[in-house]
Amino acid sequence: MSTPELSYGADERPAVADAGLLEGGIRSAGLKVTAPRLAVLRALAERSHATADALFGAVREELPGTSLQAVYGVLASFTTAGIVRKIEPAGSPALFERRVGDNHHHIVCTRCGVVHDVDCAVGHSPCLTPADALGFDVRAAEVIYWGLCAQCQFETALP
Amino acid sequence: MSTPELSYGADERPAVADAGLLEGGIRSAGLKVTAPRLAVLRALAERSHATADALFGAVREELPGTSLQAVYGVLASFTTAGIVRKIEPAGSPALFERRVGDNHHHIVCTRCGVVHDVDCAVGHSPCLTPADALGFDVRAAEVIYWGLCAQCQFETALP
DNA sequence: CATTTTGTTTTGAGTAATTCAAAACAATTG
DNA sequence: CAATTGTTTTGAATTACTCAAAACAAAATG
Repeated sequence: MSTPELSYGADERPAVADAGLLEGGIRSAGLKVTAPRLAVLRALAERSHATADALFGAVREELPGTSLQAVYGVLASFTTAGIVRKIEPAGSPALFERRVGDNHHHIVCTRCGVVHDVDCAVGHSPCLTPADALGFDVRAAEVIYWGLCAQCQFETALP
Repeated sequence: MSTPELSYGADERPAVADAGLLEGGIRSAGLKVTAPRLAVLRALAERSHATADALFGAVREELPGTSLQAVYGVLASFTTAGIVRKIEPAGSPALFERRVGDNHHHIVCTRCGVVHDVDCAVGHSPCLTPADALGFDVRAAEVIYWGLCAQCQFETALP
């Protein structure tokens, strides 16, 4: 294995997400730019909410030698660095998303598990201040709406 | 309440939570009254938020033969029957609580993990309607506040 | 009160998602 | 380009939980 350039190769730059942008994002988060990191970020660019396992599946198509643990490691570093957000809805493996820094929430279908982003309800910071914070220094409020997506409403209404 | 005694024995009635009340709660949920169920409910009466494992620890002091799987089974039946609520904060095993039916929320310390109940902000049903439900039939909204509890604020402020 | 039915618990095994640790390796720094 | 620092691979372990069959107990029934 003698690849002088970054192992993804300068000439196999993806059409989808620009390598330079991805690279810049990683670098400016203070992280080293590596092939697995680029591959994970690229896979994440194509999915709004993905599990580590789904990303692993996508990544190994592009970079076959990548291990699942590497994907976990990449996601942990991205999450810590703040360029990826991790959500953990009850009953689901963790999901990762690129949309960060805007305090948005999620709506999850209890039947099929599909997840969508929802903006903060009622104008500004709804529920962001609990009735009584009990002395806590509150840093974040996480809201998950649970319900049936349109498709599942339709399917469960069938004879 | 002169209950005919059950397998736990009339003379080992707990001082803490009245056996008759616990029994009535289980029975009126449409479930059979068994010693493991009483023990779990009693353990839960003494803890506002407990993991299955913590309950198992408490239960086996009172009823040593009880298996962990039984505790999971009991909790699943209670949760389904609606007499216990299950919450699953990110990074923690599931927690169970007796307070049900009032749509309250939780505040969790990111440092020590302590959990407290918080009432619904802004009157009733706050945040229960997302900005855009995206066609979902929303059934529940779950809010978790994350922050540092008073004790952890104090401890992290030390030299 | 004995019996049957139904539901629960035990026992034992299995799984999914994630984490840990050491060695090999690759990206950036000097 | 060598040194340093950080990342990934490899392999194993762990946590929290679920599944299934057999044994058992509570409630319903005669």
